[in-house]
Amino acid sequence: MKNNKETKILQAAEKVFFSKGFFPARMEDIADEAGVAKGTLYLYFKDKTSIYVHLMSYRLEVAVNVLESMQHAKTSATEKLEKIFDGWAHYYSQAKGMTSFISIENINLTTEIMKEMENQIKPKMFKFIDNIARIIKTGIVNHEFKKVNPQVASIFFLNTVRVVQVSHLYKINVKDGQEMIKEMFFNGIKLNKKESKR
Amino acid sequence: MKNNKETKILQAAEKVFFSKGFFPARMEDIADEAGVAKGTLYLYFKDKTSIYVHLMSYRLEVAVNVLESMQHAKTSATEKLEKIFDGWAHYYSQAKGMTSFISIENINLTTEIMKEMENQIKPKMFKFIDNIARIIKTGIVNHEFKKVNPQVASIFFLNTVRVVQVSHLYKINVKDGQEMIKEMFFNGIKLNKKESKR
Amino acid sequence: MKNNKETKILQAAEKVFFSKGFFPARMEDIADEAGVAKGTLYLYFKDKTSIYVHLMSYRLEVAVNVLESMQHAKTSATEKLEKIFDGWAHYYSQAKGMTSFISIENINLTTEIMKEMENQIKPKMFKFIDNIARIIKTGIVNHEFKKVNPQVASIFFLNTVRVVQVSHLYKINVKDGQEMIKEMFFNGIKLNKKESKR
Amino acid sequence: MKNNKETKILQAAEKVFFSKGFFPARMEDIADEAGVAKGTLYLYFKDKTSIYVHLMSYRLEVAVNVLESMQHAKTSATEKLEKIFDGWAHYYSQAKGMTSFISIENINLTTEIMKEMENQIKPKMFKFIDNIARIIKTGIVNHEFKKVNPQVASIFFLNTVRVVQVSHLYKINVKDGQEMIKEMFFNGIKLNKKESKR
DNA sequence: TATGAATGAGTCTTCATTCAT
DNA sequence: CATGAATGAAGACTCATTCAT
Repeated sequence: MKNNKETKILQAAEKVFFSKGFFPARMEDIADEAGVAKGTLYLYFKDKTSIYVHLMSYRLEVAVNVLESMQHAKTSATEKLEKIFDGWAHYYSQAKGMTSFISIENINLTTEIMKEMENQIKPKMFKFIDNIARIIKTGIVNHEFKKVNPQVASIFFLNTVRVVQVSHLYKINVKDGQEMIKEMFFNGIKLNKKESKR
Repeated sequence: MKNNKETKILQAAEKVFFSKGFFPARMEDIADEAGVAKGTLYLYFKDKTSIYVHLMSYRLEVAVNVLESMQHAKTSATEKLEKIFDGWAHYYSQAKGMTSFISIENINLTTEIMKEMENQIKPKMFKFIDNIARIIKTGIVNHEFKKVNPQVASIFFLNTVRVVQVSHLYKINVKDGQEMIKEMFFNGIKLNKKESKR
Repeated sequence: MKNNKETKILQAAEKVFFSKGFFPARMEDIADEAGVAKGTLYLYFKDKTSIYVHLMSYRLEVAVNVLESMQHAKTSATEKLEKIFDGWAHYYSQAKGMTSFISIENINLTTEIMKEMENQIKPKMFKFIDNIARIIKTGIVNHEFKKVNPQVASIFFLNTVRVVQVSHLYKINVKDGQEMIKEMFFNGIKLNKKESKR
Repeated sequence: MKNNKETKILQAAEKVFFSKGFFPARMEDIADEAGVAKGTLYLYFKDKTSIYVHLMSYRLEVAVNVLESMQHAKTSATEKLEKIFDGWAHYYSQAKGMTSFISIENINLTTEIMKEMENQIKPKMFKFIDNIARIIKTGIVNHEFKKVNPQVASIFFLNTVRVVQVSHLYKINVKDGQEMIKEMFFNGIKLNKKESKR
């Protein structure tokens, strides 16, 4: 994000898209939030969709960067995933209005306007997923994880983060809930015969 | 669904909402799909939101009915969840356009228009989740499952179903993917020390 | 009004047009009020405008009949006008919603739809006014009234009736108000020099 | 009327509402007449009703201002009322399409949409009527007028202005008609016994 | 005749986008 | 670069009218 105003707009857009969702969000809302005029938005972005796409891109890039910087850490795969999990859960927790802003299913929007988005976002989403998958793969190699399909497990992992947020709606204690959910992700819900004898 | 035309409209709406999502879906699209005039929609439903709400309600009711009819089956909790999982995964697989039509996060839409929806859908969603939770509770009692929070596990379970759909986008072999995902749900991804020696 | 159902519809229409006015009144309102189906209205009247026109016509005819039957009464012109005044004031008093249903200015509606109405109603309105004018003329001949233009005085008279209704809005005591207004009509508001010495 | 475009819109609206009436007037008509795009109307006014209300308000305010500026003139009450009468009769004469745009009975519209209007317009209407009533009161004090109820007389006066307009429909010579009508208002139509001996 | 479900033309209103300043 | 007034395409919704039963 070279430009300062561009950043301001993206931040405003993030806030607005978070609280209203893509369609109900109006360009004027974003402009107001950014403290610029409506017309200014069009100096930095082609259209509404473009803002959304750039925002997604930016967030995914940041996420990918974080993931890549973690790859070489000496922590275990489990620890890495836990750290990612906590970070994302925190990020999601701000998104009161719209669950899963950068969420996997947005990838699938097929509206006329959205099609172009797909081309921009999908590849980054895949890259993002692949980065998680790489950690999982390492975990498998290191005998931390079972021999699961890393990509499927990656998607599974990302979806799990969303459970935290949805759980909020149930007024489940956040900290506890989050730990429970992580636990379920790593260990499943099935009672291991051996465990049962503990 | 007493009325035949009402059914036709709801089916058309389901198709349209599935493929476009709520906002981009136009009343005319639904009318065309249903083979009726625009005005006819308003003979059966108050407005666009109402169609959506009724559709959600209907699907949730069906789902809850299915769940309730399963409660007394003699199958294990695991078998029950697997069956539900497969059923839902199949249903979702039709929803090419919009992931998670009846999905937990829709609960959280806060648009002006959506507020009334919340009152209609949220309770049914909760009922739905509670039905899953009851199965999980049985599973805990029967020593099939760990002592997890049944509601959190229920939400976790429902989210897992969505993973199947998202995986499609990765062109992952459906049957395989689905089984993998179920396996992950029940057993987690963590390698059990004892297992590792198998 | 030959037909019984036609009468029922016209009565219903009168009530509805009275309370809502022409444009906001819906055909369904009239049908409901008449206790018939919407389609039935079209068996008796060409369209909404037609109902209105027939209603106006009917009321004007009744009014003209009343006036004509009064022409030969031996009462003074003043007494006649007073009687008419009271009768109309009473009729108007029912029209809470729409002032002056059969009112002189409706004659002037120029909406596309209304044009045909003009041809039907205007002549009757004129006939109605002429009947009042004739009474006034008699009054002039009998030295009850000044040598005013009878038609202008007729219109003036009709408008005066409306003052009663408008006065209601001022919470002016109806009986008193009505008498005051009549008094003003007949005697004006100017203090006669001779009178002042009484 | 600060804004220039707002003025243009109100003027256009006045013309359109005059010629068509409130309901048949389309927003597009007003936009076309004002030489702006439909959307522009909504930059200055909330909705169609709002335009109408503002227009009424504006006209009533102008009228009240005129009346208030006249209060302290040294002319007699009769002269004042005549001047007002002539002014209004002139204004009305432009309103070919809709009689009595700012007319007392509009006060009574009860349509759903109109309710808010009532709150805005009614008080101003009352103020307007009270201003006329004040002149009449002065006339009574000065022994120009009889001891009539000033408010009733005020309403009576305003309605009288409308008679001029309606008389046009009778192709009555305007100037003459107007004088006749004023004469009738001030002196009534009843022949004074003393007068009769003239 | 009577019905009322169905139609679709007609309107208001919103909002992304443009462009003169 | 920035503005925000202006635009007009698009879409939800209403309701007079029709017509199969």
